[in-house]
Amino acid sequence: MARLPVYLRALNSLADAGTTTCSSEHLAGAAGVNSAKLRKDLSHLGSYGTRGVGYDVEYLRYQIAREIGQTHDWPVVIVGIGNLGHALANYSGFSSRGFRTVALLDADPARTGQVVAGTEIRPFGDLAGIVSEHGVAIGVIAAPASAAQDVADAMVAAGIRSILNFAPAVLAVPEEVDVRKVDLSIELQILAYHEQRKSGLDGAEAI
Amino acid sequence: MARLPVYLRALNSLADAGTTTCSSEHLAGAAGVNSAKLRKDLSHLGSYGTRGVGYDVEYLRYQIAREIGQTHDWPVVIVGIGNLGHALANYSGFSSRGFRTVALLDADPARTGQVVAGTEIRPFGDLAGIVSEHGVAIGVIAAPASAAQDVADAMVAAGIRSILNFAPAVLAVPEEVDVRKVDLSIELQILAYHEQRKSGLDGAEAI
DNA sequence: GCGTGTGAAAACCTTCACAGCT
DNA sequence: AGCTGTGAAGGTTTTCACACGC
Repeated sequence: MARLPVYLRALNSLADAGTTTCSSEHLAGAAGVNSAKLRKDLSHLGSYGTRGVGYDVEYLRYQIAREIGQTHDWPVVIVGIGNLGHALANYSGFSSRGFRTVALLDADPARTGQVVAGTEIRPFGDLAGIVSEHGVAIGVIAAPASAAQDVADAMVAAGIRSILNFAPAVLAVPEEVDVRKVDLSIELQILAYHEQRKSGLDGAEAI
Repeated sequence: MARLPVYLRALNSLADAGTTTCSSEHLAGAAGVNSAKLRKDLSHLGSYGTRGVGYDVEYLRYQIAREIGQTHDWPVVIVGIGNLGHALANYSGFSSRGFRTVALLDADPARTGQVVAGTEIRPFGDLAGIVSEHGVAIGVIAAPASAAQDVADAMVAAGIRSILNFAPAVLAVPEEVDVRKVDLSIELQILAYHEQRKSGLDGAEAI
């Protein structure tokens, strides 16, 4: 369920604030969802709450972390160390959530050897070796759209089965490979769409 | 509808490849969705296709661009020029899709004055002035989670009605303000969740 | 009394399948 | 013949509302 990480994050802030017990209402507020939905979601994992009382923050936190695999350390490679790859390599949210960036790769020879976030950029050709050496299961594509399919193919060939794709391209991959796409400009476009609706539509009506 | 920008991007690649007419099947393939869904979505905008023939790429492209407001130029401000803000400021996908970054703001005095992507970083306090001067309707928050709510409050006070939030925080804003959240690490966590499912779950079952 | 867990209802989204136009 | 536009079917998610346990 795609909302579990959000709940986990909300639980973490509650725990940091010293809260030890919370109601579904309270947690739902912190996570930005409605409380019935939260209870349905949690009931799907098991009965971790106490009727009349609520949820134990620490206990629930552990249960969700286990459910979504945050007890592991997931080795990750990032391919394409341009602006975005740079930002991702430095992004603390990855390391603090059980993701370890084991390698940064780039096809551009001018970039290999540079050190970013304490890791040296290596040539793209090293991918297969790194994947098998570290048991990498997740790859991040931050390369330009034109290169994205090649990168994905190489990742699949190297044995990666989960890909997070930041390139604005639709990837063709085998059935068993999971791809999630994040497109920064699409989010902005969606906002612009709503914005246009709000401020008197300019000729966009259908008759 | 959140898929229109995807269709538009697919149409652009088709146009670049010299295609002048396409079937729903063809376009759906390029956009990574199924053709019935694509036809439903497009039929919601109007009848822009021709039965027995398909869609005219250029015409449909214009219709979608108009629908989602890509005929405008949307002035945007980015607040928080750390690694991510840096990457966003340099991201070509914004400018090429009708978004013009009119200002980069950061609360840290050490950063103000630096030039990123050809734009000088200005102090956060300049926000209100910039918003009214350029008629900014969309704000991007790339600040740390702890500052996100303050930034959002200032944006709302300055008159911004649409916010793209990259900080891992739930924002409280007035009803009429639109917030979209992008959380880079949540996407990775979702992949890790599926990955764990695939490779024999480790003690995560109920009972 | 309070708040979880959960059937049942409602809303929503996707897919099917075909009538109707070119 | 071929492909769009769309009602109807099917599936999934969200919400409601309340029985049950603390």
